Order: sequence, then C-alpha cells, then structure tokens
Amino acid sequence: MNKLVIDGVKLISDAYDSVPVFTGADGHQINGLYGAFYKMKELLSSGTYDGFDISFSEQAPCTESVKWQITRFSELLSAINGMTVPGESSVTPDVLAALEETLKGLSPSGKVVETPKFKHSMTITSDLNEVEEIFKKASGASTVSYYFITEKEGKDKSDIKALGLALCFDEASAVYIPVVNFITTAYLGQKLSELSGGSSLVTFDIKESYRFFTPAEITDRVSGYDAGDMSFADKPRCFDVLIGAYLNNPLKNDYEPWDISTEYLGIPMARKADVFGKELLSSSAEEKVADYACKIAYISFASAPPIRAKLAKTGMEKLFYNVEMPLSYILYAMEKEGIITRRDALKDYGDKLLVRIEELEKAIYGASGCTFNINSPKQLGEVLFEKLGLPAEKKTKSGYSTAAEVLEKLAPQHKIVADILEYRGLTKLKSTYADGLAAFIEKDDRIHTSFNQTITATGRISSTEPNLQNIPMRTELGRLIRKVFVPKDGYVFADADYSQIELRILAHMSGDQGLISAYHEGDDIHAITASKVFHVPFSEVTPLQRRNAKAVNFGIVYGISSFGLSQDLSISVGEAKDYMEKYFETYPGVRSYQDRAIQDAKDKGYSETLFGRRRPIPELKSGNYNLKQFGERVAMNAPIQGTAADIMKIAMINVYFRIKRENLKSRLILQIHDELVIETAPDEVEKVSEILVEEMEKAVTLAVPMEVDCHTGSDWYEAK
DNA sequence: TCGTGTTGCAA
DNA sequence: TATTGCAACACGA
Repeated sequence: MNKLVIDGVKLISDAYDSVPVFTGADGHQINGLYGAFYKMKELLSSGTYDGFDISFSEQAPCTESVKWQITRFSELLSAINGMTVPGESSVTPDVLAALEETLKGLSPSGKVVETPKFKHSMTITSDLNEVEEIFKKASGASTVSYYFITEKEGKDKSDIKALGLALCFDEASAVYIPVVNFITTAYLGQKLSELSGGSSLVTFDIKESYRFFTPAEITDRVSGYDAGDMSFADKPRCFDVLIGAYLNNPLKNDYEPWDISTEYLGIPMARKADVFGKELLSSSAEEKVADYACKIAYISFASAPPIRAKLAKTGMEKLFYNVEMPLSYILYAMEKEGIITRRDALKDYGDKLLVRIEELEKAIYGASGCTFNINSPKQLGEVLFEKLGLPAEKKTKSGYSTAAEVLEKLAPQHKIVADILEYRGLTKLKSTYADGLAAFIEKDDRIHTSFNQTITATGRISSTEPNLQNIPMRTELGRLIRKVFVPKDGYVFADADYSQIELRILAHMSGDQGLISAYHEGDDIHAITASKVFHVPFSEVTPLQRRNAKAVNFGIVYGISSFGLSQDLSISVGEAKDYMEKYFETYPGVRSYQDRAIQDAKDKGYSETLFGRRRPIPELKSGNYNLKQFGERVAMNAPIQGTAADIMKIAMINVYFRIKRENLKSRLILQIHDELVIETAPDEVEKVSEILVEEMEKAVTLAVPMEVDCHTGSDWYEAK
C-alpha cells in the first residue's frame, strides 16, 4: 500500500508560479489549477501509488486568483466519482480517466494556451527635463492615456493626494511620473490641460481626475447640449473607458480595470487588493505603484478603441460624447460644491427623536412583558406571533414577516403594534438620517455626496456616502430633516422638478392620442384619467376615483400586474383587473406600446431609450416563469425610466453651461432623478428660476409638453 | 470581518 | 406578484 499525500494549496501555489499564465473560457486565470491537475495526473498514473489523501492546508495570504483556483480545484475534484475531498481515495482507472477529462475540460485543445500579457515597457522619471520631454512627445500623439494614482489622506473627500501620474501614448510603453519636488499635481494638471487641447485624453474614471485638471473641452465650453453635434469625430475629446464600458453593458456590478482588461483586451490583471492588500500606497515600493498605475494607463489606452467601436456600432457614440462625458464634469462640480448641513439642528432633531424612542421602548417592553431587541425582525416576530399570539400572516425566508405592511393590519388587535410602528419610523429617522448624515458633514460644514454615473441599469445616476436622493419627504416629521440643508449666507435654494416626467414619456412613446390629449387638456392628469376611465364629467371625479386612477397611472409605468395593483389599493384582484381593463380601453395605445416594448426587447435582446441608451434584458430568454415575467416588466419600464434619465442629463448640461455662459454665481448642487437644486445668489433668483424651468422644459420636445415646477426657499424644506 | 436577509427611505 | 436605487441593523459563517 503506497499512499500519496497531497496538499491542494501547495500543489496549486507551486503550479501557479511555474506554469505559463493562461485563462479559461470564463476569463479566469487557471494556470495553477491546470498545473495542479496535470501534476496530480502524472503522479497517479506513474503506477507508484494505489491511494492518495487530499487535504487543504490553512491558506496563507495569497492572491484572489489563487484563492479562486483552490476553490475551483476542490469543486472539480469533488465532482469526480469515487473521490473524497478532503480525504482518502484510491487510484482506479476511472479516477485517472476522470482526471484526464477534467484536464481536457480546462484546456479543450489539450494544450496550454498562453494568455496575452502586458507587453508595454515601463519607465519611471522624476527629472523635470525628462518630464518636459515626455509631455512634448505626448503632444505629438493623437491619443494619450493618463491615470492619477491617488491615496486618501484625511477624513474629508477632498483629502486626496496624487502619488503620481502614469502616461501611455503608444502600445509599447508607459511612463510613471511621481509627484515629487518640482513635479507637483498642479504642474501635472497644467500639462494635461494643455495636452487636452490637441490630443484625445483617455483615462479610467475621469470624474476622479477633474480635481487635478480641467480639460480644454470643458474650459472653453459655454454651450448646452446639441443633438446634432458630431464634432467628436474629428476634434480631440476626453474618453473615459469606465463610462464607455458602462454604456456598453450597464448590468455589471463593477467596472474595475481588472475587468475591463479581461473583457476588452483578454489580458488578466491582478486587482488592486491582490497587489497591495491593506498596505498604504504611500508606503509601498514606488516600482509596484508605478507598475499598477501604468497598467491602468495602458489598459485605458488599449481598450478605448474597442470600447469606442462598440459604442459606434450600437449607436451610442453621441450619447457617450454629447451626454455622458460632459455630465461627468457636472457631477464632479456638484460633488465639490456640496451642501451646507446644520450640525446643531441635526443634533437637536436627533435628540428629540431619542426622547420619544425611549418612551416607546418602555411601552413596548411593558406591553410584551419582556425586553428584547425591537430592531431584530427575528426577536420581534417571536414576541408578536408566539408570546403574544398575534396571527402570523406572511412568512419570509427566515421566519415571520414584521414589515410595516403586515403590522398595520395587526394594529387593531394589540396596542403594542402601533408603538412598534412608531418606534420603527423614529429609529429609521435617527439612525439613517439624524446620525447617519451628521457623520458626513465635513470641515467646510458641507456634505459632499458622491454621484455615481456607472451604477444603474437604466441610466439614472445614483448617490452614495451619503445618499442624498432619499431624504424623507412623505411624512411631515421626516420632511423636517430637510430644514438642516441650507444655502450659504444670503443665498436661497431654487428647486425645480419635472411634473410626471415618466407618464409624459409614456404618452409620447405610446403615441396614445387619449393620453396625449389629456396632457393638453389640463394639468391634473390623474383626475382627467379618472374622468375618462370612469366615464364621469371632470368636475364630478371623486377623490377615490382620482386616487385609483393615479395608482394605475403609476403602476403602468412599472409594468404592473393586477395582483400588484390590488395590493397597492387594498382591493381584490378582480377589482384591480377591472380597473386595468378600463384603463386600457381608455388608452388603447398604452397596451399596444407595452406589447411592442416586450416584443422588441425579446427580438433584440435589449430595450432602448429615445436617445439610444440600451439595457440588455437576458431574463426574457429565461425558462424560469418568474424571471421571464420580471424581464417583461423591465422591458416596459426601462425605456421610460431610461428616457427620463437621458432628458434630465441633457437638462443638467443645458443648465450648467447656461449658468456658466451668463457668469452667474449660483451653483447646481443636487440632482434627485427628476429634480434639480441650485444654491442661488440673492440677485439671481429670478434668472435662475427662469433658467431651470426653461432649460428643463426644452431639453427635449415630445408629443406632450414638459412641465417643470420651481420653488425657492431658505432651506430645502421650504424650497420643495 | 464579511456576506446575506429584512426593512424602509426616495424618485 | 410594481421599476430604479442606498443604507442601517441583525445574524451567522
């Protein structure tokens, strides 16, 4: 009996270092995995062993790629019949054959395919004369990619330091210029600004580089969006590969350099965490930092052409150059501006909430006869449905549902329920808003949110750290939080929002004459709809009829089902069905639009906005009923939500450059999907209100008018 | 410490 | 069994 002892981790690590790098069909680097199988097969087929024992030692710190290979190794082995992982197995002809098969599966040709590798050479220089020479040479290139490698060095968002700049302007080389001595970020920024006048600048995540320089196309610009502008075809323009990759496929979770490199160049690249782990870049070897930065510059340089080609092929070049690229600068400017947030007022608000929260806590413990964590759905469920014996309705994956919707139905049965609901509402306001927002107020007394341009599937922008797009509005108590957001001394807020932009887009895209004329008839679209649907004169529409019509109007935009509508209105499915039937009789074009939207998306595999933005909908091809239904709702909604996003982006460009053109002091600071907020100078209030309404309304011309409401006030509560 | 589930805020 | 997001908290691996 001769047994081979195998340590899977060591086997892979050894192979990882000795086998040429190559990747599998899914883009994963699999050299270690392949090598491990190869070596195992060789050893076991030698006839020396009749059994083997596989184990996996404690994993020493290793790269993500190696970790992945270890996991996959274990999975593939486990799938082999007669194999125990970890544990002992015997060497049988079946096992040997299976190993051979697995090996072939990893590399179908039976050969090791060498993965493309970075071929650029790298130089590092901090000599001012040499750097001058480099920029001189770069200015002769039509395309230059750059990447600032940065590090956070303080609490505030502005506390960011550039360690160096990587440049790449040919396929063969890249250069890294550390920020040191005469080579300051201001110097590098100046050089890039100059360069941007004559060369196309390419980078990854351009919004993050605007803090160092402003490209010529922004510096010189004072005009708004021009649908017919094709000047990107022959004039040098900035190109952000991140935004390009997002437009090409907005469904991905992230678009790291690693990812772009694999997808567009086929070159695997270690992720930032794999290269640096938790070490500070400023204390890492300069060579390592330079190598990483240069790879990003190289990837940007090399992937820009295929990314652009794909944009051109799918008709999204104009969307990219005329909307997304200029927008990226506006988002940067808004983030930099920030919004003044009154620390003291927020603290007072939180303190007041706390008083009531503690009262409620006592009342809840008293009524339940025990103390427990009210914030834990698990514990709350046990108290309500087991200890107190309230009827449990909905179950979630992990137990009873204690969602507000469920508790509201339970409220009449026990006085504790109303207290729990109030407690939930108040703790939400305290933790997410009072305390949550306070943590983001920076040294300048402002909150600087991050606007993310490459997150949503539909083309909307999102806001994080903190999210300023979900500040309470619906309840008075919550809405009061808006009073802590104020303009600077003497200034006011001007807040403009589109009136029912999505429904208007539906009217336009469906071409339904009834819906279109409803918008020309008057401003209360829900009442008009109720009047038409229920066949009553406009003046006799009851509040209930209006409410129902409004719910259907909203639901239609989301691709509602009769079940969904019944839930929303707390009516029977039959009644909901009836409402929808009547709605479609009133606006037959809406139904045919929805059918068309679904069919189109099924045929093409994606949905499209008025401005050509695409959203792939792979769910439509799914065999899973629920998934397919979801795909159909997405197909109905995405063109509408996406078109609204496009229109708002165009409006932002028009507003921003108009303010610049007219040399105003007022500044755009927030976007909340259909709403813009401007911190407005006192002598510019009328002008700014006029600009907002005018530019937002004329951003696009549809079959129905765009209506914009604008309010001003001395805080966000007042202005809304 | 990190990922997942539940809950709830906005358009 | 309504679209798109972000975030707090609990809890278990």
